[in-house]
Amino acid sequence: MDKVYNHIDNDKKWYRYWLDNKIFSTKVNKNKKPFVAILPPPNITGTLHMGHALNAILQDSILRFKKLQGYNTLWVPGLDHGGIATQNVIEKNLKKENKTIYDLGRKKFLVKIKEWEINVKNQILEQLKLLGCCLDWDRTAFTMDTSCSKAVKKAFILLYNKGVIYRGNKIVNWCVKCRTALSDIEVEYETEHSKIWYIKYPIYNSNSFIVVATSRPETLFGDTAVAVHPSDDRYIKLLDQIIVVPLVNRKIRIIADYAVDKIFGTGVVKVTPAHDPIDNEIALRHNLDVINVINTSGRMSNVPSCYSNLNIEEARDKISTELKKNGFLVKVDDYSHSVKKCYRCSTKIESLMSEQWFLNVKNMSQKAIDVVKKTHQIHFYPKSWETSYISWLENLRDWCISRQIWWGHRIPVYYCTSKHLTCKPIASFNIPKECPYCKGSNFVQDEDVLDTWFSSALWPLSVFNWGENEFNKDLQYFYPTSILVTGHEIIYLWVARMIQFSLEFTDKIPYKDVIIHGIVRNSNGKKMSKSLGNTIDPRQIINQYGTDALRFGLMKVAIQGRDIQISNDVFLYSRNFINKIWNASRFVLTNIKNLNIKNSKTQIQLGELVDKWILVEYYNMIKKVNKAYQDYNINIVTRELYDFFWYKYCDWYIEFAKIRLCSKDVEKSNLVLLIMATILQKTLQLLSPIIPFVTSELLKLLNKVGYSQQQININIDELESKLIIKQMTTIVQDIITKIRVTLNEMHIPVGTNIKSLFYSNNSTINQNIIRQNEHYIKSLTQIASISFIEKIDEVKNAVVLIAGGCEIYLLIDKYIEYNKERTRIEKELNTAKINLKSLASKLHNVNFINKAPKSEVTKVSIKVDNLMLKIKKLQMYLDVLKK
RNA sequence: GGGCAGUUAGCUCAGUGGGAGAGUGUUUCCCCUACAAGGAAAGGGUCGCAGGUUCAAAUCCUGCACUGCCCACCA
Repeated sequence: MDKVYNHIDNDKKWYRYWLDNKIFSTKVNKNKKPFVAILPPPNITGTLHMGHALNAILQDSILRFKKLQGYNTLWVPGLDHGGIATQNVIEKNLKKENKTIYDLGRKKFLVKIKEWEINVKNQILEQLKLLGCCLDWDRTAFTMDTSCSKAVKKAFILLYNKGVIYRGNKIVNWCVKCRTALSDIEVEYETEHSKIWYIKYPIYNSNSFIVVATSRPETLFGDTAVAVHPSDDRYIKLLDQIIVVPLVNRKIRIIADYAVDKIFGTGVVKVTPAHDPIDNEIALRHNLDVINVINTSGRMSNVPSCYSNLNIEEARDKISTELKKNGFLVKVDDYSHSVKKCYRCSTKIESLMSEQWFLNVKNMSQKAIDVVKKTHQIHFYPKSWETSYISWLENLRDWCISRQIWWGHRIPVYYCTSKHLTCKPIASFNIPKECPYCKGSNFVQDEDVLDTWFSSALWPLSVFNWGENEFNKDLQYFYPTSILVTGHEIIYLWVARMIQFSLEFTDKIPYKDVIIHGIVRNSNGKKMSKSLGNTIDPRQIINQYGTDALRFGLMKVAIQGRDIQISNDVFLYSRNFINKIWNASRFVLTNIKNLNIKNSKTQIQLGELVDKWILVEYYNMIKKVNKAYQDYNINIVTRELYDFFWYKYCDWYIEFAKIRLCSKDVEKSNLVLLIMATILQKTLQLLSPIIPFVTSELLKLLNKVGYSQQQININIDELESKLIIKQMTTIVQDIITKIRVTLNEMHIPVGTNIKSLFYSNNSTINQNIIRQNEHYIKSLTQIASISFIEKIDEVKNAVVLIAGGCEIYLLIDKYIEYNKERTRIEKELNTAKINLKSLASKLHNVNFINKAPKSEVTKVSIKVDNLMLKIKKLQMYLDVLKK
């Protein structure tokens, strides 16, 4: 075995082994319970970054753990076509060649995007393999696959025929760069420092005027009213008066509406129904005209010719100048407000009227709320996200599902070309043969594609072929799935919609537990994202430190639901830990050949305090780790395993073992070996879901030296039942008896919290005794949380009966002993003129006395919580010294 | 405006009522047969601020400040 763990060869070797042996492929097995996850399909916009890696590794660890627990685990891989996002990437690339997608045309463009798709897909799949993901590759899916396409069409047709999908001319968010409509959640807000214009609107047939404050003067051509608050005394007398829009002299009315804020600006709003959602609502309430003045290119249209075709900024400047020139402008103030931006290209969003497809989500939302809020079929981890999820669903408007782009699922709607008045659009899997209204036979398909999130919402269904056959075996067995692991950024975009669709189409929830992890940020705290171009490629870390180190590091910092900042330290930390594991195993493996397993049963009785201690710690660690896995707190798993393995197992148990293995008592050294190997093996198993590569190799080597799975299991049981349950409980019972006697002597009633004794004014307690023991009790409170006894549950139960005094009594005993021992040993060392510091580091050197440095003995500082072991260690130095 | 996180060592962060911690960096010593990717130590902290509850608060409560995120509004 190498001195340093070689991750590069080992990673490759094991993943190949898993692939060759089809370890990850899962079939329906009615005798086993399934545990299923579906990989949130990464967009094919580019390769995977740390955020994806975190997401994938979390799932991988959970699934591998569930597999250890005996579940029939399935993890379905897949990719998302990414709609606008991917189209944007291609457009950007084309721009480098000075081309646009329109130069190519729809067909050639789709060919181009297909090339891109294949290239990126392969890279992403390779990356997932590099990360060690236990994905069932035979099931790899893509959101543009036929099975997915069938699901999309099926869902659309069902919803269309139900009447919840409809086509309408409504105000939508329009990205002038992507040239498509967007849904409400695809819009981001950004603060912009701008101006606010105060404009005079003359009252018709009068010399007076009303002043309107607006941040968008260019839309005044589209004004069809001016609104005030119904209870605004300043303006209420003007209600229903006619006023004149400046520059165009159109006559409009003053209306009253509760949407107006009296305090804001002048308390008067110009109403532009075509270009503002709120104004649009006002218009609906008051039956106002709608005048479009901005077109889909973001330019002025339907306006006086000198403004026509100007972009927004140009129009704004010109109007500002004109208003000033004509005396309509009162003032212009600085003003900052938030503006809508496209979530994919950050271009300013225009609100405008457009003919689009919408989905009425009211019914679905209610069901999706109920499964979380009322029936608790779905749980969020952490739970705090449930509130946001519910409140979002409660305030949902209809979902605009059509997009004016080329990359995506074409809307399965056909129009009869005869354009007969009675003809209606037909939703259908294929081109209809005959129009049911006019018997015509020529059709054109709707040009638009569906929002990419429409197919995403169907993802858990489409990967199990719901579109083709909703009663297939896979769907019956694997669905609903077990967990969904994702970042909080897509709870609304994706999670909520999957739940809505799943309930709509199957009456089942799509998954039981939603595990939300944080967003990975770089060291500046900025979000890592492909569009920002500040991503770290996990491949770089894998090369440097290995996959296991990447995995362990990410798991360590991934606290449920909290954003994380990545720094190199954490990978270094992990790499070192893995090397530590490697070397500790190396030590065990080289010694274990001497183990004589046949006699193990008798040996167990020979355990010393160290053995009992490590077994208690070990037993306790297993419990904590299992619980943490169960709660999906993987960061706690890593912490517990790290602390146990390094600080307890390596620093203490193995260090002791070195000396004890020299013992001529074969029985005793056999016991040490047995315990050492048992703990190692079980710890490796618990680590294996997180760092599968190194642990697989080490477990294999352990098996090779004859330390097989079956023997281990028996031995673990033996050790746990005999040592922990029997020996430890007898020890503990002794202590408890002792405490009871002592408490009795002190006239302290059983059930009192001994920690509070000194401070409380409890009159039933003999204060004299307390005072006599003041020093005693005070020192107890100082060292109250020693790990030795406190961490055994059996003991804890017993402790609870007599309240908090138990562990303290034990400690005081040892504390006094410790102080005595320490003084004695320090004295002896002092006379021997040995430098204890260097001594400590020379523990294993038989000849160290000859090499002992000349320097004076320095103060020995010892942590209290390890004091028992420290004493032992010091005693050992002494023993060696005396020889 | 509403909601949710966070504020602990130089840096990155753990820590759910009693001992202030880890990694990293700094300083000192050590290649001793598992590990120098290691070991033994040292230094470094009014645990954001102010109140409150408690014998006891980094931890629970209230308020405030700052940072970040989400939602709504922004004429």
